[in-house]
Amino acid sequence: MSGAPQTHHPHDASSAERRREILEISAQLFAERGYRGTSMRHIAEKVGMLPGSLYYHFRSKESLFVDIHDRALDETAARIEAAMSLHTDPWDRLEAACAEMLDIQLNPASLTLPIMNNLHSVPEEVTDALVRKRDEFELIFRRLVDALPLEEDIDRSIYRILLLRQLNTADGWYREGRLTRREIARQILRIFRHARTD
Amino acid sequence: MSGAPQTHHPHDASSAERRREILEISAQLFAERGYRGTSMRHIAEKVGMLPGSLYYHFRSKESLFVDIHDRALDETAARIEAAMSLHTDPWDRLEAACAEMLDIQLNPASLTLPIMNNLHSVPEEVTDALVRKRDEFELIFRRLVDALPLEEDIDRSIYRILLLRQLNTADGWYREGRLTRREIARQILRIFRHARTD
DNA sequence: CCTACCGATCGGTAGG
DNA sequence: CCTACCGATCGGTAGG
Repeated sequence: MSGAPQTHHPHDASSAERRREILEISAQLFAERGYRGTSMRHIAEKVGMLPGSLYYHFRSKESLFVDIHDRALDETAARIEAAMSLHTDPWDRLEAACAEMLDIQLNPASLTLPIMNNLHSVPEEVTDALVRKRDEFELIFRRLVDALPLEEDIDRSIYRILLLRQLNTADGWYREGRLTRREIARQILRIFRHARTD
Repeated sequence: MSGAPQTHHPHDASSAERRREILEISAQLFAERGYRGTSMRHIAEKVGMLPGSLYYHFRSKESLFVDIHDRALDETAARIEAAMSLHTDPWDRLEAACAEMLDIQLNPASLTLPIMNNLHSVPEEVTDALVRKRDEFELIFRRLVDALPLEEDIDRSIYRILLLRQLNTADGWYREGRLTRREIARQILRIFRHARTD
C-alpha cells in the first residue's frame, strides 16, 4: 500500500516527482509524433535535462513507453468505472463511460494520451505486453455492451470493437470549437443506440 | 492520354514497370510499419536493388510516400464510384461504397494500403498535401451521406466522419477468418442505418 | 544527474 | 542502376 513505483533505483520523493514529470511530458510527445517520431533527446530537452540522464529514471525508451501506456490505462479505467457507477440503466451507463473516455482522449492537457491505436509504430518486442493490458482494459466495455438490450441481429463483439475504435481514434479528427466533447459522445451514442423493442 | 508518369527522368517501359513495383512494395511496408518505421534501405532490399538506386526512381522518401498516397486514393475512388453506380437506393449505394472500401482496406495483397490515418507519423512538410487529397476523396462520402433519409437529430457531418473512421481503421483490428469483409460491412451498415420513418 | 562517447542506422548524393 | 560515401541522428552506456 506504499504506492512506491517499481523502479530499479533509489526512489526518494523528488526522484518520484521527476519520474512523473518525464512520464507526462513524454506521453504528450508520443501522442503528437508517434513512438518512432519521438526521440529520447527531444523528451530530455522538454524535461530540462541532458539525454543520457533520462536513463537514470528509465531503463530504456521501450520501458518508458510501456510504463506510460499501463498507467494511462489504469487511470482511465478508474475514471470510467467511477462515471459508470452513477447510473443503473445500461444505456446510461454506456453513455457515461463513452463520455468519460472521450473526455480523456480529447483532452490535450490530460496526463493520459496513450496512442491507443496504431501499434505498428511501436517495436514488436513490446506489443505483446501492450495488447494484453489493452484486452484487460476492454473488459469494461465488454461487460457494458453485454448488458445492453440490443437488437438480436447485431453482433456484440463487432459492436464493441466498432464503438471502441470510435472513442479511441476521435483525437485524429476532433478540433476544438465546433462541438463539445459531450455533444460528440451524444452523437456517437445516438448512432450506436439500437434498442430492442420489447 | 499517354498515361506517362510525371517523373523527372526518362520513363521507358521497363522503368515505369520498376517504378510501379517499388510503389507496391513500399506501400505494403509503409502500411505494416508506418512511415518512420520503414527505411529506404528496407524498401530497396525487398525490391532487389541497392539503397541509393531508389533515388533514380524517386526524388525522396517523402515524394515516394505522397505518390503512393495519391495513387491509392485515385484507384480507391474509381472502384467505389463503380460499385456505387450499380444501385439507386441511397442506403444501397452507401452499403456498396462501404463494402468496396473495406475490401480495399482489408486486402493485404491490395496495391493500395494508404495508412489513411495516423498522419502524425508522417513529417509535417507533406501532411498539407495529403490532407488536401483526402478531403477531395471524402467528397464521395459527403454526397452519399447527404442523400440519406436520416433522422433529423443526427449531425451528418459527424455521421460521415464516424463512418469513414470505421472504414479506414478496420485493418487495425480485422483478423482473417472470423468474419468476411462483406459481413463486417453489413454490421457497420446495420449500426449506421437510422432511417427516417416517413 | 552531467560528461563524453559508442556503434548503428538513417536519408540522401556524386560520379560513373 | 551500382560504388562509395556524407552528415545527422538515434538509443544507449561508462564513469563519475
